[in-house]
Amino acid sequence: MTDNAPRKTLPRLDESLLTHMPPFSRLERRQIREILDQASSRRYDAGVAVFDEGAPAERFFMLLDGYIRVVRVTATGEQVIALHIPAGQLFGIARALGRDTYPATAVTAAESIALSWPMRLWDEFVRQYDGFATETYKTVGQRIGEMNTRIVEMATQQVEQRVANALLRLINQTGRKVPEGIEIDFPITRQDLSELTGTTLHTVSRLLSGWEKQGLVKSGRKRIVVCDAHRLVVISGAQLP
Amino acid sequence: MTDNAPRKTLPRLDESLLTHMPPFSRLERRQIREILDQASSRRYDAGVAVFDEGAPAERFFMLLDGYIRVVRVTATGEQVIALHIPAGQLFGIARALGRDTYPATAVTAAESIALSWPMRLWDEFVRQYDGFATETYKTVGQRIGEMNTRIVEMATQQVEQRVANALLRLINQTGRKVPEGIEIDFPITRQDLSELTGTTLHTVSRLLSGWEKQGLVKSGRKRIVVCDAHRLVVISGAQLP
DNA sequence: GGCGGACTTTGCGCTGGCGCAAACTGCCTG
DNA sequence: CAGGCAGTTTGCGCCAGCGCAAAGTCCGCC
Repeated sequence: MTDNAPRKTLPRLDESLLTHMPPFSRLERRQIREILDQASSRRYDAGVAVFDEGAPAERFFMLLDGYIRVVRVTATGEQVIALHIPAGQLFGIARALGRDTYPATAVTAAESIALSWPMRLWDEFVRQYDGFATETYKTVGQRIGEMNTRIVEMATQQVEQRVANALLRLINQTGRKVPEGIEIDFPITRQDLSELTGTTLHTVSRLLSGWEKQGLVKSGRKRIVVCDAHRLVVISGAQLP
Repeated sequence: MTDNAPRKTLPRLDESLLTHMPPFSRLERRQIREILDQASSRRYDAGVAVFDEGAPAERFFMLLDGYIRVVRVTATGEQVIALHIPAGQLFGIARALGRDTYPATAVTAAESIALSWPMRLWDEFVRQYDGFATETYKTVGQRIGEMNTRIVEMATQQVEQRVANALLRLINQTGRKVPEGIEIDFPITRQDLSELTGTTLHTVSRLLSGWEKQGLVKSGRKRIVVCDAHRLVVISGAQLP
């Protein structure tokens, strides 16, 4: 395990990085070594674009640490956040969707580290590595499900319910236990939440203030802790059986 | 080419049915024959469910004729139309998304004919038939793109713009030239349009009435003709370069 | 330590579009 | 051809949530 092979960007990557990531979990150590040897690793500051909507999809990525926000920008310049990606998932996998440009912009929501490979290796990975394709399409399926849910929510729910749902989804996917409750694990502003729910930062601010008075959440600058998820579920309008 | 093999449902299917459908277009006649021999063919009346959300995904389908509406139902019973599928596309391809249940309900928007295969053949098709996987994922990619656009629209646009966009999308995908303009090729009610755009049938009705007075559209019972797509584009808020 | 910018809060007035209700119209069925 | 139903139109009143505005708060940087 000594580091005698020169690496472009970082010391030789350790196999354990990938062994527990679903797309690679069924592979042998030797295969993971091959995969890592072809990867580039890079650190990104919070709030920078990893790639831009419409750009040629030259690489695909695996997020090792941090969070990615997938963003689309409208013709009039407004932003909409399509979804958040937690560590351990592939992203920028345009090829899996039969595209050769990225369909949206990927921005880091917090400081992040990602591996990437040239897109030409995609077909090879799919062919050679057992379970890679299957797991990838599971990810795609989940994201489709999530987008679908967003559409249904936007079409049928009130703003208050949508914001509650967005918070619940965030703590489910990216929540971290803290003494007061569950905290969203990356910096998130009122503006961000409004872009997730299709409303304005003013309305989000009012809702959060209200909930804070009732002890449902605690929030500070770029920081939100959900204290009483159960009551939030009630607000979100989920049906109880 | 004589019909001497007994078929369960219909006379022996002709190869020409599939030769021009993208997922199969790169295949040899012999392969298409194999595929057809494993298919069941069935006709559906308008408005019936081909499969239901959450049901085990036992078969996948190719729509030969007609239109499919992909629908989700909320806990409170409201319907939301996720997208429309025109003839020539695969649907019910849960397996391509790593799922074993259907993620939404498929309802025929008009009288339709579809082939179907047991889902266990999916992996075989992907493995054996060149281009099948690629074309399938292109379809998935397109649908993701469409859903994404819907989310962005719902988040940023006014009802009037959303309805205009929905109409434009419909005539693009499923439009048919008629003397007065372009008609949506299947029966569609105000209610349907409202479920597509996340509003109420009342509002849709008012908008269509208004547009009809201005000569933008002509509409009757379950029938909509767009006469002046260009002005509709302006209403939809698309940016002109 | 103080300045500036980023983020947040709050008030106020207005309006788009929803809810409700009632009437109308064309199509299908018996 | 007479209902009756499914789909559509239209009017009216109301309110959730947006736009605008202004002030307050926190953080990082010089």
